[in-house]
Amino acid sequence: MTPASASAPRSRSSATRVRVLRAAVAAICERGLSGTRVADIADRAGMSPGNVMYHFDTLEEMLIEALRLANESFLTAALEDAARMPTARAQVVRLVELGMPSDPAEEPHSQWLLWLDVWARSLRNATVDAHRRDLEGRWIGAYAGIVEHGQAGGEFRQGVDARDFAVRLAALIDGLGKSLILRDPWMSRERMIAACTAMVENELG
Amino acid sequence: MTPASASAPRSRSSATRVRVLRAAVAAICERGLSGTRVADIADRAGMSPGNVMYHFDTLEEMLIEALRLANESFLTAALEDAARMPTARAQVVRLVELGMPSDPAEEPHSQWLLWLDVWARSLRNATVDAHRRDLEGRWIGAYAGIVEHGQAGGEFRQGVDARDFAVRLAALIDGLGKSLILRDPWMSRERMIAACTAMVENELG
Amino acid sequence: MTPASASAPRSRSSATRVRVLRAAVAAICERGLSGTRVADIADRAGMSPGNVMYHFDTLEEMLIEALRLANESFLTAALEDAARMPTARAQVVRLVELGMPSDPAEEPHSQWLLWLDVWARSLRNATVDAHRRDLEGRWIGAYAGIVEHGQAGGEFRQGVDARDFAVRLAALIDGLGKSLILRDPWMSRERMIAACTAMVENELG
Amino acid sequence: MTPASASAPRSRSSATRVRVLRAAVAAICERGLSGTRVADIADRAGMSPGNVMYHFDTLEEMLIEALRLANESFLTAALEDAARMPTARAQVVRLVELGMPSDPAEEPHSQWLLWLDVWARSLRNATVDAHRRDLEGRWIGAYAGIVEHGQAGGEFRQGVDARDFAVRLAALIDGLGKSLILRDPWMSRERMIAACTAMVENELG
DNA sequence: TATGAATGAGAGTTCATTCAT
DNA sequence: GATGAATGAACTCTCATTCAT
Repeated sequence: MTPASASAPRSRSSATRVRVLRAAVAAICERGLSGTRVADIADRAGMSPGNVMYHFDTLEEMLIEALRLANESFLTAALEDAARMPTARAQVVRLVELGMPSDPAEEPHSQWLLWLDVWARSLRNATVDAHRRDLEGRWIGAYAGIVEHGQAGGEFRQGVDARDFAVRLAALIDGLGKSLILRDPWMSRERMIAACTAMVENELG
Repeated sequence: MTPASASAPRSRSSATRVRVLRAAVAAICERGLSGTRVADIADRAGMSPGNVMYHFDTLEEMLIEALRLANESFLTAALEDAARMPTARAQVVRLVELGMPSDPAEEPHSQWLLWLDVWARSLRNATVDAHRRDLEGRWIGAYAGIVEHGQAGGEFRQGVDARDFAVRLAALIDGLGKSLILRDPWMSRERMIAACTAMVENELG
Repeated sequence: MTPASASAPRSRSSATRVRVLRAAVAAICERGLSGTRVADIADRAGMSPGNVMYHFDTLEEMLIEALRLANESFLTAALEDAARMPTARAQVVRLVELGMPSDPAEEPHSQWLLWLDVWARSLRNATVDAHRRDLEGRWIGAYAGIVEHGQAGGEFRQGVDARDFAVRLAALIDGLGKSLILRDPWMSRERMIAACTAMVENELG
Repeated sequence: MTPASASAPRSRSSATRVRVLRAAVAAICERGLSGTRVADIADRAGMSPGNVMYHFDTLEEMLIEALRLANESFLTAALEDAARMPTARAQVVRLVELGMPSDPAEEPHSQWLLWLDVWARSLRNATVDAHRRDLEGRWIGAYAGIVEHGQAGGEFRQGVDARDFAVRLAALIDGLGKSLILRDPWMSRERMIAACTAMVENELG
C-alpha cells in the first residue's frame, strides 16, 4: 500500500542500525574483520540474519560502517578528555595514554583489535584506507596542535617542526601499541608510556 | 562416515613445494592472507588445484609456510648484508634501510604487504603469532647486538640500554613502515630514514 | 584459519526436516548408504543442496536420522498390527510376515534394503550399530513376549526358553530375509514363511 | 620396440597381482568395501598407487577380485577340512564351525567382515551378486550333499528334503553369524553352535 | 520491520586415474 | 615393472543474499 522503490536508501540512523553496528564491532573484535559473518553479527545483535541484511546493502558496507562508528567515537572521546588537561605536556601524555591498548578487560582495548585489521585491509580496500587515513590524520593533527600550542605558550622547546614530531610520535605509538596488543614479552604498558614521554622530553622538554 | 587414514607426510623439500610456496607468497601479496584461495596459488604456480593440495595437507599450512619462507629468507639476507658495513652506525642505518618498504616495484616491498597481514592474523592464530614473535625478536636482537658492539667499540654513547633502544627503534620502524606502505601523504622513504637516523644520533651519537 | 562459531541447533521437527529425511530414505534405498550424496537427497526432496544442509549439520547425521525414522516407524507399525491377532501363534506368524521382504513394489520392501546397509555399516560406525542393536533387541523382545504369553496361556509348549527361541527365530528371519531380498533362486516368500512357521510348530507346537 | 595394444589384458596371475589382492582384502576388512581407496591398498601392499592401478583396470575390479580370492580359498579350505571328518554329523558340525565368525584375532573372522559388505553391495552390483550367489549356492550344496550322504548311510533321518534343510541351515548360520560378528550381547559362539547342532538333531537326529 | 527458510555460487579437500620418467 | 607427481571431476559444507510470510 505504501510502495517504496526497491533501492531507496534506508534511513541512516535508525536505532536498529546502530544496534547492528555495535554488534558488528563486537564480532570483528572477537573474530577478526575477515572472519566476521552476517550470522555472527545477527547473533550478537539478537536478531535474524535476514533482518541484519535488511538494514544494509552488503556485509562489507556494514563492516566498514562499524569500523567508522567505533573509531570516530573513540577519537572524539579521547580528544575531549585530553583537552581538559591543564598543560600541553599533560595533554600529549594523556592523549598517548588514551590511545594505548589498555587492559584486555577494558573497552579501549578493542580499538587496537580493529586497528590491526584496518591496517591490513587498507592495503586492498580503498574505502577502508580513506577512512583510516582520515582518522590517522586527525590523530596526528591533534598531536601537532598540542605541540604547537605548547610551543606558543613557551612550554615546549621551539625549533621542532610540530607536524613532523607528531608524525613520528604517532608512528612510535603505532609500533609500540601493535607490540603491546600482541603481548610481546618485551613490551608493556609502562615501557610504552616511558618510550613516548621520553620522546616528548627529549625533543620538546 | 569412515575417517580417512592419516596420509603419509610428503617430503618437505621437493622443488614443487617451493614452487607452490613462492606462488603462495605472490598470491598473498596480491590478494591478502584471507583472500588467497587454493585456486589463486594454483594459477600462479601454473598447476592444478588438486596438485597444489597434493603437496600440502591444508591451505592454512601452505599459507603459514609461505609466510615463513618469505620472512626467513628476507631477514637472513638483510642481516648478512648489514654485517658487511664497516661501522656500527653504518650497520644500523643499513639494517633500517633494508627493512624498509622500498619502491613498490622492487622485491622487498612484498615483505611489508605480508607483515600487515601477519600482525592482524597474529591476534587469532597462535602459530602465526609464534612465528611473528620469533622473527621480530630476531630483528630486535640484531639491532641490540649492533648497538652493544658500537658501545663496546666506543662508537656509541654508553649508558643507553641496548635492548631497550632496539625495542623502541623496531617499534618506530614498524609504525613508520606501516605508514609508508599504506602511502600516507605525510610519509616518505626519506622521512622514514631521517626519523630513524635521528633517533640513533639523538640517543647514541 | 578461524574456526566458525558453533551453529545453533535447528529445531528438530520442522516439516522440512521430515521431508528431507523421507527423501533420504528413498535415496538410500535406491543408491545405498555409501552411495547417497547430498545432491541425491536434494533432488528427491525437490530443494537445493544448500537448503538440505541448512537443516542438518552433516550428511552423516542426516543419513543416520533417516535410518532411524524409517526403522522406528516400521517397527512400531508392525508391533501394533501383530498385537491385533487373537492367538499367540497368529501373532508370531503375523510379525514374521510383516517383517519380511515383500514384493519389491510394496513399501515394506525398503526396510530390507536399508537393513543390509545397516548391518555393513554397523561394523565401523558405533552410532549406527547402537541404533541397530536397540532395534533388533526390540524385535527379539517382541517375539519373546509373544512366546511367553503363549506359554502362559497354554497355547505353546512349556520348557522352551522364550528369549533363546526369539533370538534364534530372529536370526533365521534375518538369514532368510537377506536371501529373499537378494532374489536367490532357492528362496521365496512361501519358503520363508514355511521355514519360520515350521520352527514355531516344531519347538512350540 | 615391443609395442603392445593399450588394452591388452595384463597377465592374470603375476605375483604382484596376488600381493595387491591380499592387501585389498586386508584393506576391505579394516575400512569396509566402500571405504577402501587405492591408497589404502597400496599402503598395505607396500607399493605405489600407480603400480597398484597398473595391474588392474579399475579399483572396482580389484575389489571384486579380492572378494573372490578370499571367499574362494576360504570355502575350498573349509570343504577339504570338513571332508576329513568320519561321520556325516561330524562333517556338518565341522562345516558350521569353520564357517562361523571366530575370535576376532583369528583369520576366518575376516570372512564375515567381507560377507556383510558383500550382502549390501550385492543389492546394487550384479557382478558381486553373481559371485555371492555362486558361493552361497556352493555352501548350500555342500550342506545338502552331506545330509544326503548321511541319509543314504542311515545316519540321518529320511524324509527331510536335504536341499531344503541346507537352505534353512545356511540362513540360520547367516543370521546368527551376522549377530555374532556385530557382537550382539545376546549372541555368542557357543549359542551359535548350539543353535545349529540343535537344528541338525531336531530334524535329522 | 522482522523472521528464517531457501538459493546458488563458491571453497577446500579427496581420490581414481593417467603419465612421464 | 615401478614410482609418485599431476590432473580433473566430484563432493561436502559455507555463507551472503533474497524472499515469502
